[in-house]
Formats: sequence, C-alpha cells, structure tokens
Amino acid sequence: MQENVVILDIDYVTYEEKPVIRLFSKKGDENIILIDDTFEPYLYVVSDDVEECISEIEDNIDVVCVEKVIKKDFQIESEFIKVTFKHPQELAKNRDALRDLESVIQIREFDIPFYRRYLMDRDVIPMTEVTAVGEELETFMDLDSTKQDIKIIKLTERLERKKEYPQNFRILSFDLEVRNPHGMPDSAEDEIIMIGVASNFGVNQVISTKTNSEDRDDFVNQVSTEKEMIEEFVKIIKDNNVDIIVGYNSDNFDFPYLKDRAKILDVDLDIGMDESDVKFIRRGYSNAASFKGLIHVDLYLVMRRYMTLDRYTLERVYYELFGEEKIDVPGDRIWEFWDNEGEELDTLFDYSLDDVVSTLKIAEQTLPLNLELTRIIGQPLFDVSRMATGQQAEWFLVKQAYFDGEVVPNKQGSNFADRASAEDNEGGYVREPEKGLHENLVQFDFRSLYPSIIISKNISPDVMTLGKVEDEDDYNISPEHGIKFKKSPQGFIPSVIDKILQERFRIKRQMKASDDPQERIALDVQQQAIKRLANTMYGIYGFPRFRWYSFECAKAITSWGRQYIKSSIKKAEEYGFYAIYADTDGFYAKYKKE
DNA sequence: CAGAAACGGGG
DNA sequence: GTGTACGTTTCTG
Repeated sequence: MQENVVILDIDYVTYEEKPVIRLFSKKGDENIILIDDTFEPYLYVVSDDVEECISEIEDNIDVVCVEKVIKKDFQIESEFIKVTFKHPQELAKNRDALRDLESVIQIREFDIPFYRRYLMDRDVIPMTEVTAVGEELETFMDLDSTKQDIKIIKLTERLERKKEYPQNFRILSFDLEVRNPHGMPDSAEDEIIMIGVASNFGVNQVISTKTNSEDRDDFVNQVSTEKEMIEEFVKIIKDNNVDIIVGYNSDNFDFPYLKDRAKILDVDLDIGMDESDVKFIRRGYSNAASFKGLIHVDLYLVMRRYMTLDRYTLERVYYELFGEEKIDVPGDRIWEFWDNEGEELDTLFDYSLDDVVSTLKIAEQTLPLNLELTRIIGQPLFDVSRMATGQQAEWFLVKQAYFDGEVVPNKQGSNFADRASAEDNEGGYVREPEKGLHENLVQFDFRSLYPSIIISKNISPDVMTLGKVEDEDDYNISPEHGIKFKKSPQGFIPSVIDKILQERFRIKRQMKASDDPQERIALDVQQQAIKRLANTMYGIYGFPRFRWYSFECAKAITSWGRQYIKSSIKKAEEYGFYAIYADTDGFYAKYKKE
C-alpha cells in the first residue's frame, strides 16, 4: 500500500533483539506509524593495518559486519573500517573494548544516537511530507490498530520526500493554575485548580471545578472534581488530534506537576499517539517532557534563544513581542484569589485564559522559524526546539558531512581539565561610546561579517596550516597570529556556509518574484532560519565541546574581523567622519563639519 | 578573592 | 538512550 504522510517524530524499539525504527506520522486526522527494521547501527575504526585490524575485531568482538570502506577525513580519502552491530546497545557496550584493541588507533562516529543516524542516512526529514510504501500490519509489539486509533505500515521501500512543506499543524497551548497556600506548590498536597487551553482550531477554555460570574464571557468548562479536570484535558487533546502541544516552562513545571497529580488521582495521562504516557527524558540537570507522536515544545527554552533579554518570564517575553501588558496576578496570592471567589476569582479565570492565549500567540510567532530550522537541520522538532544554537549548527554539519562522504571529527574530552585549559579568544573590536546625545549620525555595518570572513579566507581546520609553507601566496594568512589557510580546495565549513548562503539568496529571489503573500511569508521565514544558522557557524570553532572546535580558526576569524572594522573606521576618517561607537561588525560616525 | 553553590522558568 | 545543559549571579570560607 502507499500513503502520503507527514513525519512528526521518531524513536526505536527492540523487537526480536533487533532495533526497529518507528516514525510517528499523520495523514490528515489519521495517525500512521511507519515501521522500519532494516537499519543497523555502525561506527568507524581507524587503523594503520586495516587487514590485521579487521581480523582482530572479528576475533574479539561480537559484530554483524566488519568491512573496509573509503571515506573522507578532513577531505583526504582514507581507508576506514566500518563496524556494524546488531543493536545500538551492543555498540555502546563494545565501544571501549574496540578502542582498546591493539591495532585500533581511533574510533569515530560512535556517539551519534541511532534515530539521528537513521534520519541522516535515509534522508528522512521531520515535519515534511513523504510517500510511504509498505504493508499494513494489524499489530506490532504494543501497537494495536484494532484497539488504538492508529494505522501501522511496515516499510518495504525508502521514503520519498514531497517538495511542498506542510504548513498547517494543529497547535494547542496549555497552562496549569495550582492552589498554593505555602508559596511554591507541592504536587503531593496542592491541587490543580485550573487547566487553561488555547488552540489554533477553535478550542479556548479554562477547565475548573469553579466557574466565573454570570455576566462574564463563558469560557470556563466547569467539571466537578480535579480528576475530571485532567480527564477533560486528556480528552481535548485526543479528540482534536493535536500535532504540537506547547507550554511555558512546561518541561519543568506543568508536565511534572500534571503527572504527579494524575498519579495521585489515578488518571491515565495517555495522550501519546499510541496512548502511551508522558516520559521525562534526562537532559543534563533537567528533564524534557516527551510523548510519542505528539510534539511537546517548551517555549521558555525557545524564547531564550529567540531574543536577548535579562529575564524570560512569560509576561516579559509577551511584552517584548507584542507590546502589550498581560493580566497580572501575583504568584503567591493565586490561592487567595481562588478562595475569595467573587471578583478575584473572575480575575484569576481571566489570568488563566490570558496566560494560555499569550502562550499560543508566542507559539504562532516563533514556531514557523523552528519548523524551518527543523527541516534544514533534519532532526526532530522536539530536539531542535531544545538545542542550543551551537548544537543546531553541529547537527546540521554532521548531516552535511554524511552527504559529502566525510567522517565527522570526534568531540574533545568534556572533563573539567579540558574545559579549564580552553583559552579565551579575544572577541570583536569595541570602541567605547562617546558620552552625550549625538545627532546626524551615519551607521555602517558589515552584512554577516563572520560568515563572510569564513568563506572569503577559507577558514576551516581541514585546510589550516600552522607551520612553514612553500609558497605563502597559496594561503590566506591571519593578521596577528599568522595562521595559514590554503586558498584551495574550499574547506568543509566554508563550503557548507557558502552553500546555505547561496540557498538563502535563491529563496530571497523566489520571494521577490512571488505575488502570493502567504508564500512570501513562508519563504521569508525560510531565509531567516538559514541566516540564523549561518551566523551561528562561527561559534562552532569557539567551544571546546563541539566536534569542529578549533581555537586557531576562532582566533583567525575575530582577528580578521577586528582588522576589517578598524580599517573601515580609518577609511571613514579619511572622508571626514569619526566613529563615536563601534562594536564587532559595525560603527556609528559623525561628520566632522556641521 | 577564588571556588562552590544556586539560579533560571513555573505557582 | 550510540549524546546528558549552561552561562551568570550569589554565597562561603
């Protein structure tokens, strides 16, 4: 059978000791789970005696396949040994043993999560539409199409991607209010008093055990118990086939709280596509709340990247985006507003709805960009929405490297000694502003200064030399430190930036040519996403825990940057201007004469 | 002053 | 889940 579906999410399960990829997808209102058991985990081994190494691996390690392959390593074609395992956990278990074998110099690409490897190798891009060809199964492990509202397709062919991107996802925002007489609420004792929901499909309400005054807008959905509140919330999500659920700090407050209360009240929080519960995924020191086939985006994390503020409260973020104040109820008095009823209770209902409507508005403002980033990076929206920009750039590069036949560099050690030894790079040139109120200023700035320098000077570790060279004319040599970059061939990272900037110009041209306003907006978001990614690439060199970390490259970029801005200021001075303030890639200047 | 611990968001 | 935050402010000795 054949179906056109939109890929939302991915995971893998173990069936008969083999890993099986599951792609959570939708076709309109229909939930479709694609199953693929044809992908196996692998890594690469570097050895100076390939034949000897292959037999040593075969003798000592339980592997599916060991083979010699030709891949590029910093653009140089090299022999690698590709070692394929039966299961990702086998790979993890044997990683150290493999590294310790005598004939093994180095192992590579051993720390790429299985589902990410699948997305890259099979060129499957989340949030795009694909044609799936396969056979329909009635059940697969705990998936049961006769009991659950799902269709299961076991893939028999590679997925084929459609050109057009789906734009209309069903988005629902939610927010809890909790009775908290002792300061911050404790889920063991303090009941949920309101669950606000807002959506782009017409459902906007506050579920509560109380209701607001009769003369007010009737947006309260009154139920009799806290348990029914949660059940009603679950029902709304299921009945409306939500694609993306958003909250504000919902990873660390709303979902953990909801889960605790649901457990106490014996309610199933089974809102996953396969009716599974919320799962908390450890992410460093905090958690991320995750569902199967229902994408949860915590906007707090998104907004911290999206704009630069000193605080990221919902109130502040909303004000910065829309210039409007939100209804304010002091957190420590919410329980009083609830207990006092009357006017204060009405205010609390308004506050609850306002919170969730604001959250939805922020989602509608920021999700299009994140959807585009998801498609460019090629990793799930759930992950991309939680990644630091440097991580986004890195995963994008990992995917590009795969297409170029490159084996990606390993990460440096992440222990304290390595971090402490990381030197501080001198940043951009700053001229402190001249005090006073200035008039008739001119402004100058470079467009994408650092990405431009990376391309024009070909700054990339694979073409870098620190030692002596035969003919200096073949190299770009950085000011201050004399770091040399071969002029050709083009380095890996410059080539990637070059490619995406050309793609950006192509989109901008297409945008200008289009007279469909909807299409123009969509294209504008695409080019913005690319611009953000290009501007992040400099950071790839500056942080020791990134795969392409190169202190020399980072130093070279900023030193050329300082040279350019200083020489521009000097040039301006020759024409009778003088700079009253400069920072990194631009300056403000006054004309000397009146 | 250096290094450790806390903090953010949420109610 | 083949990856385990993170940059800044405040506290402590």
